[in-house]
Amino acid sequence: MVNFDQDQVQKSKMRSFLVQLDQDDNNSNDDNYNYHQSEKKRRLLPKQVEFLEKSFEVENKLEPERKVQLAKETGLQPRQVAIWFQNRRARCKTKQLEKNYDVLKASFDKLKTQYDCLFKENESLRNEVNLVKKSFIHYLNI
DNA sequence: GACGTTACACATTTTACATCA
DNA sequence: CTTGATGTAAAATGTGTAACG
Repeated sequence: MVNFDQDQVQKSKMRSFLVQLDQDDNNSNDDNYNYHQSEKKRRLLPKQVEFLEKSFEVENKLEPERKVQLAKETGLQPRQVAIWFQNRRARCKTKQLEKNYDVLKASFDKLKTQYDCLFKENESLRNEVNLVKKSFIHYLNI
């Protein structure tokens, strides 16, 4: 777990970094996106996300070396890179889970309709048998 | 074996942003 | 057009734990 003082240091570094970032390019991009971000939290720049995303495609885990490298390339704190990867893995996992659920449900539904079909068939066959039985009994009684 | 350390998974909180009445 | 309510995705935090020296 992270040492408290270090964390504080990181936070203030982070803030000044964002302020600087804001000053650097608070014109050049998607008006909506990052023009709120000084002195507060974040929302990574599209460029940064793109970078991380590509790297994630290659390998969804982070060796320390690559973390530092990515941090340099994106201008983020290494810690932010690590967190981004953690969250990204989590997103990936839930997405995969949803996919698995969908295929499972699809095969369940298929099986269920087969079952229903067989159930009905069985029912009508039983009815048929009963009819035959009845008429046979009737025949015997006469 | 008990201890610190590190990295992670997972749950949860906090925030930015979109949508809409 | 604006404004507040509400929802959602993403960044960050917190907690527990496994691996390692």
